[in-house]
Amino acid sequence: MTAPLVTILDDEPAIRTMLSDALEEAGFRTQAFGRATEFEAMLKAATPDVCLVDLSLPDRNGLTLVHQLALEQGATVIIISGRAEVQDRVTGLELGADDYIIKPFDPAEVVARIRARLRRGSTAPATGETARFNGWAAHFDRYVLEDDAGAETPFSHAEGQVLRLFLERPKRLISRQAMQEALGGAAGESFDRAMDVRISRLRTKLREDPRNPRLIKTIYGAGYIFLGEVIWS
Amino acid sequence: MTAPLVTILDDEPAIRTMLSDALEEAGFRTQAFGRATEFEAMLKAATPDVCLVDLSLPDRNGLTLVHQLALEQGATVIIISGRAEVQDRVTGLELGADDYIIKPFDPAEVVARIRARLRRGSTAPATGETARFNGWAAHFDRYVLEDDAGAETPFSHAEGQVLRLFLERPKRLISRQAMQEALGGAAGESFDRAMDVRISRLRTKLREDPRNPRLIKTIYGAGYIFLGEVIWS
DNA sequence: GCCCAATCCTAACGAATTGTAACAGCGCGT
DNA sequence: ACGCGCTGTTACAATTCGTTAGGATTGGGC
Repeated sequence: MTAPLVTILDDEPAIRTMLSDALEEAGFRTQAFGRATEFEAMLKAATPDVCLVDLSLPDRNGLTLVHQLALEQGATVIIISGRAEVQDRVTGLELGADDYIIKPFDPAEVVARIRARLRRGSTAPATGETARFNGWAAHFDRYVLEDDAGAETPFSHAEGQVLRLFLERPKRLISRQAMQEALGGAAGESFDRAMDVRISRLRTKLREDPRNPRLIKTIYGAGYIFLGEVIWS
Repeated sequence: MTAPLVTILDDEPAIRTMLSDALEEAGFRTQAFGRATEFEAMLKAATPDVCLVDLSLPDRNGLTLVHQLALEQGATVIIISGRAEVQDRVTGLELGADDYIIKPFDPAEVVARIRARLRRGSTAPATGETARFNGWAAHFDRYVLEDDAGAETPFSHAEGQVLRLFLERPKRLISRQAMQEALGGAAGESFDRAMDVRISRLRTKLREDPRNPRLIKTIYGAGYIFLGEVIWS
């Protein structure tokens, strides 16, 4: 029962990251593409549950692609477009799109609309993920951290956000700024220690040695890095 | 194969005629109502393929109705609303609506969106009168909760509403706002703690450990999530 | 090595949020 | 009228989590 896969096809990188961040936070798996050709290459390997498609693509007419997806693949297709005319929406929907969202949009609404589509399909509800790493198992559905002896420690929502961020990007530097944006959103400045405190609390629950943290390393002046062998299931 | 039946529920006569005209021109059968009570009387006789519902009704909280339609009847529900806030849309979709259209709208787009829904076909999530989950059986016809040893505990109507809401949407976050509105409560004011009390009483009957609830989890600042393997019969 | 400023950690505090016991009002059956 | 169960309200306890503040650590300059 893995998380549903949502693919994003948009030529603007900013939109791609905004969507994938919001969707992954909501518990979906995501893949983002900037060109239709790359996107089509992926289609041969995987079958996404939902496709988000921007109509203004550099290398293909978006509507043609939507039509193919909807009719030949039977995929759930949601158009994201800057064009606001009613006629555009009507043709998009008639060509097989399941929904039509206009830019600028709120990521929360996109998530809600995707869920509304998936609800009708047969696929199981979104959540239910577990990540295992270095003797630990993080159960994000139950908000529980389990050690190798089976003892369970609950973690809060805020701690879970940080933990999820680490587990999704292991062995990569995560800058403070990126973390702030991924979580609270409010671009707090340097006198905002909330992030430090969250990490501190998470370290305590992971029984890290303050002198020698093995999982969450601080990179002085840059950010944090999570060192763990993560397996999602 | 007769034409699909679309029902319209809106208190403004002008909107009702505009929608029915456009829909009948597009080949649908329509029935329009100005009050929720009349609408519900019709539901006992016929089963519409799509329900268009305005949220601002004179005699009922529209969202409560949407929730009943979507989950208990399995109908395809499209909300039509003058409220344009993103949060309103997210809540509406969370509560089971299939689409959310904002006034003022173009009838052609409504037709296109209805067609997009009908294309997918609508299968009801099939909820019955008994739900089994994690050693419990909830009998909604008898208002009784049965544990795995067969011992029975009665639950009240208010408790049943909350329990049903959880059992219909397991493993998904249910925001406080969504819950208040689904249960017909007035718009959630901050001094309205009735929801907390209901959940507290439900947790007691489910013999939850207050320190470590296994079925009904609180997500601080967000809402609740029900973690159970639910099977309706 | 030694000093210093920048950066980071974390205990402690407090505001916001949530849990729940106790109370009160209501409806209903007797 | 009386009792009883249901349900919302109130009041206070518990929890979460951001902020503060002081101490510890880091890295560069000497």
